[in-house]
Amino acid sequence: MTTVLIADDDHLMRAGLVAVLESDQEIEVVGQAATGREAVALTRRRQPDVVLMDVQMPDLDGIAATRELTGASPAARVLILTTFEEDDYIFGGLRAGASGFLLKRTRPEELIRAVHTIAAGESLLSPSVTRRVIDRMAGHAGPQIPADQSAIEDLTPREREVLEMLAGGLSNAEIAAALVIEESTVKTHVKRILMKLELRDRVQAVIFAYEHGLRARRQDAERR
Amino acid sequence: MTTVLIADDDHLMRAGLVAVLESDQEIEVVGQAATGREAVALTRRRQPDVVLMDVQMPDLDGIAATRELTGASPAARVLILTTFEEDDYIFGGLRAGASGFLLKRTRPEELIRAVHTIAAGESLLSPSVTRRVIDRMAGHAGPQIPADQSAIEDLTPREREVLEMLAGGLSNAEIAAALVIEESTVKTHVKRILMKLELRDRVQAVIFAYEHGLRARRQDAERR
DNA sequence: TGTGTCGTCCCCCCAAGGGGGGACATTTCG
DNA sequence: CGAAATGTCCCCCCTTGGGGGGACGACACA
Repeated sequence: MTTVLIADDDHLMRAGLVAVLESDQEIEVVGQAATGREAVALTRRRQPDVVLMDVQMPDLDGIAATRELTGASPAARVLILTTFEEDDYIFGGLRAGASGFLLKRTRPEELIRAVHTIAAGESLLSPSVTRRVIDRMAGHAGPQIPADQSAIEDLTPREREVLEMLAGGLSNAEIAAALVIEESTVKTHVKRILMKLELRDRVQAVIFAYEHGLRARRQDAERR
Repeated sequence: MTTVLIADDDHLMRAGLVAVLESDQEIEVVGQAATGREAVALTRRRQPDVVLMDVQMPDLDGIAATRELTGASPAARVLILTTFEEDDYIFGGLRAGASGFLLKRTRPEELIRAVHTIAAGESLLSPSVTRRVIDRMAGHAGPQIPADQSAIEDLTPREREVLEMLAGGLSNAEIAAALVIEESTVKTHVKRILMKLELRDRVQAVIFAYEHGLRARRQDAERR
């Protein structure tokens, strides 16, 4: 049995969703919310397998609610449901931790399948959304992944930290200053990073960091 | 009627695919290829709506074949079909211009639906693949729109070219070799790039390139 | 208690990169 | 036509970065 929570500010839409979902023997709607806050609160109490989340809602929109949910209870799997194919929604939602993104014009059977898919831990997007995501990826994702995500775990926490700063564009001296250690120590860390990841120089390390989604949390990484 | 071309080096697999696809009244298999080159050649002649492309093939793999196809005839829509969920395959394939990515363990009905979806101009990914794509996006889709795309246009075409290679991890010497010019010239270009973009060193240039979605088209950018 | 990992720091050396110029041929364009 | 932009190449000089070591204290784990 898959439990679902519905979050949508439109009564009719909620009724429709309930009707569709309950038509499937293996789905049970365990709660309904009309605002983002309600959705967050109810999810915490009911612990549904899947949250069907509308984007436009008063008080806290679906994206923000998703962010809260996935931050608080990572087990929650959110399927965002919306009328519009807005890029902001799509990328915002996915970055907020949503597992899927469906347009409301999706047919009932699709929706049911989607819920099961999400509940199973997989992800899914509407076809037209997929197109956009792929385009975006192709745009600024590098060529093939360096293939060895393995090596990243060889790095010690400190080394990872240095790698992130390095990927933020900082020089060895700047990293040293920021971490309050000697530059020679930074050089040692960099040396080991390059060795472990089998990279030639810091430039390739930056690329590696980007390709693997590592990113500096910088507010620095400034122009000169 | 949707026309499909099948590219797979495995006879049995081809037979299976044909059987499945032809079970649908609206799909017609108009060609079969056992190698990447064959796939490219046949696609050019038969002009199928959709190309079902295996990744592992002798002579020219599915990714490379897809790249050629989409480069030459942008109308071709490629659905990559593979047994493995390798990141290299997935991202390589999508960047090569594929419209979708399915695992071979997909059920027959799914495959048929997928072909129709692709033929309709939409895109689609296997659920587990979708997961990876989303993760990747979330990981390094930056704080959208870097806001200052301005300076990029100050670069001359040549400078842009050098910047891309630089962002591919190449050293000045390697860039010189690739462009068949002197290293001193490359240094001049790099110098001007840094000046125009107000960056300190090549590391920051790499970051700039990534943040602005510029990427090298290389096949090199190798480890040491 | 020893062995290992981690983080810190040091040395020397040399290659690579970047800053400051200048020069010259082609092409573009007003 | 003359000026500006572009791409090519050169010089000198100095800073940065990377490679090869070695060392030592803190802590964990067996």
